[in-house]
Amino acid sequence: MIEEKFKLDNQLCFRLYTASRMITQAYHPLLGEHGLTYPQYLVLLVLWEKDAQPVNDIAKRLLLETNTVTPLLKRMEAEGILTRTKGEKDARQMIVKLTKKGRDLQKKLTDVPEAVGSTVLCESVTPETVPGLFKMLDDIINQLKDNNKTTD
Amino acid sequence: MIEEKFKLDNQLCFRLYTASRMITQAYHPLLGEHGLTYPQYLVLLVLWEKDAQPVNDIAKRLLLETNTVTPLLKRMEAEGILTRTKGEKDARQMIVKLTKKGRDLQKKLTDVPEAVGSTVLCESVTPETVPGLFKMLDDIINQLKDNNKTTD
DNA sequence: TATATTTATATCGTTCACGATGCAAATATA
DNA sequence: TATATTTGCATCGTGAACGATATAAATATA
Repeated sequence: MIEEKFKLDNQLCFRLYTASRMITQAYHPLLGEHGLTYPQYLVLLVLWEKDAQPVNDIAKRLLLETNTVTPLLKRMEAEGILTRTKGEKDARQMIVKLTKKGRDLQKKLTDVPEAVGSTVLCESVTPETVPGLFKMLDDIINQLKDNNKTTD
Repeated sequence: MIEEKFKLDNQLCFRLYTASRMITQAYHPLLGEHGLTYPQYLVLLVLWEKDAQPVNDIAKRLLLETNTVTPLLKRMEAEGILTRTKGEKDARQMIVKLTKKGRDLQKKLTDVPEAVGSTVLCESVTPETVPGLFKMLDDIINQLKDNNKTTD
């Protein structure tokens, strides 16, 4: 007899992992139309909020490592979405700036948040319950963010 | 001025994506000790529940495609955790069976669910609130599972 | 029964994630 | 100021994810 703790249906992580993949898949056709992947879209969200950031700031904002972000940015640079230029004050930094194409993508993607948002709404996930869900996910993220650093 | 809908802090998907990655990272040192990755651990959970399943059943259970699962299973086969043998009734199927090593891993990993579970518990995520979180994630998954099929 | 379709799995190419490592610029310390 | 340390970024290798495509076996249809 399988123990309760090993049952797939009792795993929080499997649910998060699956839900994350499913929403990313929901973004896929909408972003793919404009030659973007979901992680690239996240980079755009960061740069639309604040343009001209060093790689490290972008990575920190997305809670990713630079070894994930650097190749991502290079691909986006190759697509003409952004530029990467050596920092003037600090020559180690690479400052990432949106091109006109990168800025213009915001208008083109204006319907995306709504479209994905509407597919997620259901019985238990409503404008009333989403803040509670956000709180739980934020708490998990903050808890583990610190924990993974100290125990690895 | 950036619109609310494009703010990173308003994105459900980014939270799910990050929370998923963070929990996977929490599993990493515990599983790595036994030469396992998190997706491989998921395969073990499936096979511990029911051994000797065709590739397709495992993939369906994990909501993954066979082109993700096949290489994963091959790596696990190379590690001696499981065997893959042609089905007798249906020669198209590959039946996946645990080896003794694969079965024995359950005892070795006995403390893992507890260890990870305890790192996740926090103010808003408690034994009382987890069922509600499960319900929301399950609803999102089910909603998108169907939606991604019909609209892609 | 011959042919078409479906099903189960595998192969290939691209893009993440991420640990490990390397390197040059900046900063701290001797 | 010379040396050590830290910081910012990049490179490399491995293992997922996943779209597209291929192939063989099973099933349905003509």
